[in-house]
Amino acid sequence: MQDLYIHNTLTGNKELFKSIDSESVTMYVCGPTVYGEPHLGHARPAITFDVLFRYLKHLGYKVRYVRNITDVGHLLNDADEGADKIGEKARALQLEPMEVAHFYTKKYHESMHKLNVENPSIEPIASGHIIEQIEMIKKILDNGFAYEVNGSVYFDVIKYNKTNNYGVLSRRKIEDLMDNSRVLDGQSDKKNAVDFALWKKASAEHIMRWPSPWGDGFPGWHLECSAMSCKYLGEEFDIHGGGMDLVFPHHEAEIAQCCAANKKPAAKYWMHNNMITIAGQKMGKSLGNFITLDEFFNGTHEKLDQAYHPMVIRFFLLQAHYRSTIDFSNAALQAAEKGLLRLFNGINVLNNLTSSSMSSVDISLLQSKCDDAMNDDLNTPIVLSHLFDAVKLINATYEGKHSLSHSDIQILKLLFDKYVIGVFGLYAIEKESTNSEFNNLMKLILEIRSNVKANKNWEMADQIRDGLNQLHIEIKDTKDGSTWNYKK
RNA sequence: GGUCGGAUGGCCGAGUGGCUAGGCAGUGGUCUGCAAAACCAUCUACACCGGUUCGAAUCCGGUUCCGACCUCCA
Repeated sequence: MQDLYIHNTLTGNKELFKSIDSESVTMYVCGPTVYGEPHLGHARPAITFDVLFRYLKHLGYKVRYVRNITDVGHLLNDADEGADKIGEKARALQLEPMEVAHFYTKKYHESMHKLNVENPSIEPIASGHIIEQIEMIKKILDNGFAYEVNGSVYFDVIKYNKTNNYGVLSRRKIEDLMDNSRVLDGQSDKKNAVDFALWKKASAEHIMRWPSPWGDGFPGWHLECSAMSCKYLGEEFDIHGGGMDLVFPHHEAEIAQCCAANKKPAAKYWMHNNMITIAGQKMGKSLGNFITLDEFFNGTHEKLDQAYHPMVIRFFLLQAHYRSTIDFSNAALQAAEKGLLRLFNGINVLNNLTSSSMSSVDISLLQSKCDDAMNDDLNTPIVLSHLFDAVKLINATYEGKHSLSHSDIQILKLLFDKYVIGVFGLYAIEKESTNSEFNNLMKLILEIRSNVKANKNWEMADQIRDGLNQLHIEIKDTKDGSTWNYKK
């Protein structure tokens, strides 16, 4: 097994990855709250950890990957009177909360499928694990790290911090947190502003509610991930992932809950992908500047010059390291689109390359260079740079400037297959129509034009080309005949 | 305000002390009836001011600017 190094937020360092069980890996990633359209921000963790999931399997691990769906409404704000997001949406649309959750879960799945994100091994749903969450609260209460007030249960952060470190993950000091926490005008039942809810009493109007030992209510903001990761991966597992915005308070609270209940901080390695920005500013629901994935796929947002294929989005994200912010723009996405086409064109050329008796270039280090980059905290942009170097070499070989032996060609094919298809999960953008009648028609037109060209009737040939151009169909004359594409 | 991160060529984006990724755009060329596409070649960098060093985009100090978290967020 190769040595894989990953950045661990818990220690702030790049560390050699060693799974608890030498043959398998357990991984939990925070999934979406399903009360809105999936957007570009959802694509980043999904793709980052999809690549990790695929890579770990490539390395030979058996991987159990859990990614949750949150369909329990979290409160809009910290005040006791708050409403939950799914409940609000349901009320606005006059639907059952479950209708809202189900609708957006389906949308999320459709978008993930288009992005070629593999299904996780288990995709648990928060509302299906109320019992587990209640049991966990009981444990935390029994261990003395929570208290009940008026039908709600709160985590006692101050008490917890006396024997544990609240702030291990986000490197915050509890004194700073207390200084900076909002004062809630006496609305809260909490002993301290830094405490957080494990169970909230449901007000009369609150639609999403479940019975509990403390009365009708709903689970707190951070509890579901602790309960579900524990249920499916155990009290200790290997990797916990999510967006950087979840480090505090969400993941910090998870660690506190798990330590309070099980005396174990859940995961060994905490990994966080960075945010996507638009014009340098974070894209987020609260900022109202997010673009949904459907809008990208269809080109229907005012900020978009064109539609972008899901593979372009995927490739665009892989061109940046997952821990860097990545700035969205049409120019950047169009550059990614062309780069992706170049990459697959290279694969196409490779598959049609004629082998020579021996190679004029040394490709022996290429594989290890890619592996090294990948093992260095999943440096996908570096892997891509090596693959583009290989594309250059492949094209030069096609032009006759280099030669490649049969075995070297096989090595290259395996390399591209492994990384581009297997680990990065990319596939070629199919630009031709799936309508076979139309394809046959186009074939006929191109045949006629090719006859016209053979007779050197350039005027007619150009007329056909220009006419098709007006219909947004682009003709390319190559050595081996003409092909067509839809124009963007 | 507190904590943390960033500033790389026209754009995106790697890179932690010398060998100066990669993609896109630009420019020149090959190919082509022409064009497009494709391919090849190639220019432009390391926010600012000091310091350490034989040598710094990379280390240290300071300055400016930007962002993230501290409230739901991927």
